[in-house]
Amino acid sequence: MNKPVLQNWQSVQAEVLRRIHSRHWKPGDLIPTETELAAEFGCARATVNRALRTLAESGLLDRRRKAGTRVALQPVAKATLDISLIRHDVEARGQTYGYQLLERRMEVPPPAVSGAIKTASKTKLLHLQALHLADSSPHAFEDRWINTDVVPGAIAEPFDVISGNEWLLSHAPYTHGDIAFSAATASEREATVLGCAGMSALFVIDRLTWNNDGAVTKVRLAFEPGHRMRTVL
Amino acid sequence: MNKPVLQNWQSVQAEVLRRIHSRHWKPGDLIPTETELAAEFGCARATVNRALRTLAESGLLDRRRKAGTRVALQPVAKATLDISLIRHDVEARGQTYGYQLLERRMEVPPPAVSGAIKTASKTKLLHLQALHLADSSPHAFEDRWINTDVVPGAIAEPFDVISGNEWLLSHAPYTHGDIAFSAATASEREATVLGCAGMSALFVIDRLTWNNDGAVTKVRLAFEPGHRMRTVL
DNA sequence: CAGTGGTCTAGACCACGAT
DNA sequence: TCGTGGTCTAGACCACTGA
Repeated sequence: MNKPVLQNWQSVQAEVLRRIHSRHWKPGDLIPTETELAAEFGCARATVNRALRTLAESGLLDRRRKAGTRVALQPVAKATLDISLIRHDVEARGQTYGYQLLERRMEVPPPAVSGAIKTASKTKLLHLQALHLADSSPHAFEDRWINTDVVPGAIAEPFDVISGNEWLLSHAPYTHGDIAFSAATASEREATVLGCAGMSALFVIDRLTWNNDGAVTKVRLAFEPGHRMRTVL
Repeated sequence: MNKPVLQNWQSVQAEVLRRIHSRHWKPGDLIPTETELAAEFGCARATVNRALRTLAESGLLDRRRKAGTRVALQPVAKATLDISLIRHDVEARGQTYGYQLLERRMEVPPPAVSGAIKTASKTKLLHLQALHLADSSPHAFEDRWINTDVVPGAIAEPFDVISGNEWLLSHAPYTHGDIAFSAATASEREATVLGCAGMSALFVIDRLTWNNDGAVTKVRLAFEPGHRMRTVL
């Protein structure tokens, strides 16, 4: 009986994963306690805890005090998307990034926007429209509203060379936000600006971010036809 | 000088977050070492480590041995998407889930599929097409190829009441996979099955999963027009 | 009530990597 | 080289929750 001593949490995690994938521990099964596993592996309980806690965070295990640790019945796949700056995305693909401001004006937003940002319906907000380019061809169309009550500094920024996202990140970082992904048919303006056919299907990201003072910005990004957002499971 | 003793990693993390958001520590700044913070907060270094490590995993801090810990210049937003079963999604919205198998046959896949699954180009695979319903109306169209070399048990499964995803989760769990999100115009078949206009923009998920024996399945999910996938930042 | 996971501590050693 | 984060240990106490 060989007892390979597992002394770091990664190897403990790998062994636990091996037992799950080999169906030695099946979905729904109760697995040994941390103390038992620590004894078996010859390591401290804290090491086992780190291994199991990480697996629980990724959805593969269900842990409850007193009830113990079970292999998840239906592992909810958690895909982590890195929402980076469009500039970084483009440059990471080896293309040259370009930016072009199309519109910049203070105006009263449509009800959908003022409702989301929760300003009085007649309050003017800073409205930006811009185009992100990859190798000189249109990559994404950005339509952004900035809450100048929360970010007064934006009024003085022309946004002609730096995008709204990059400026906001360094001048008014958000504390939290929500994001939605969807598909939409290109509007006439989007088709014109992106240089695509009128009814093309566009991948769209809508984002609304907040800091401690309130809503910072609402942005809609419509990507060129064919754009894919990838990640691993 | 009050020194509120912070004794758990969540409160240490909250204090660090407060200093970042209040711009006491600005993007790019080097923050004190774990040892210094532990002394300041009156807790063990391991507690500070857990707080800072978690923040680094979420992209808000950059940590490097010897170089120390810095506030991230451009916090890469990490959005975690829970890719759950469509059935759970539908039921979570309070709708009734339905499933309908449209096609099930062994056939030679198109080159794109055999290339991704890495089988010989003439190998037949199990091809499923199915419809997921929410409150009796079409919700998503599933087009799936299953590698019967890796999952021979699938040949005997009719898939008439249980979806490919649910069957595979309990009979051939994957160890890893990749996933891509995009937008596509509805094909004629998709428009017919989903009951939408011919050129509608559909939100599409493509997924390819593997276990230790090779590629398990390749699936494309096309959602009804207007479908959104949300999460928080 | 008692078992299990969640966390903290104080100390130790190690690995990486900036200088 | 040597400072910093990464991790392990052994022990302790606590919080939650099932029985």
